[in-house]
Amino acid sequence: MTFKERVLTVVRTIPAGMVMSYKEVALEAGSPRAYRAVGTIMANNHDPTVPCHRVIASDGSLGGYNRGIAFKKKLLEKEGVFL
DNA sequence: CGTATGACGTGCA
DNA sequence: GTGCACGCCATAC
Repeated sequence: MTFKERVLTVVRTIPAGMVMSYKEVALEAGSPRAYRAVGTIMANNHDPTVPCHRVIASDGSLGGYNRGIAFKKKLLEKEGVFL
């Protein structure tokens, strides 16, 4: 089990309507200081089985999204996430 | 093994 | 409140 596998697993545990920051995901993954690596992993491994759109920046910013930040924002709104 | 990259985070002007 | 610079960890080459 590599770090990115743990990160993907953690993101999969995020329920609909809930969002976690990259730092929170890294924390749950076991490396609180690896939020940078989390972003790198997501950017290169956006698995469709992982609701990566529920992962946002710690300051509330949407961060980014491979398929387009607009699509990510739309998904969050549909799930009931406060923007 | 060393360098470069990346959807970040925090501090300071 | 906004913008810039530095630090951070894991992965790829």
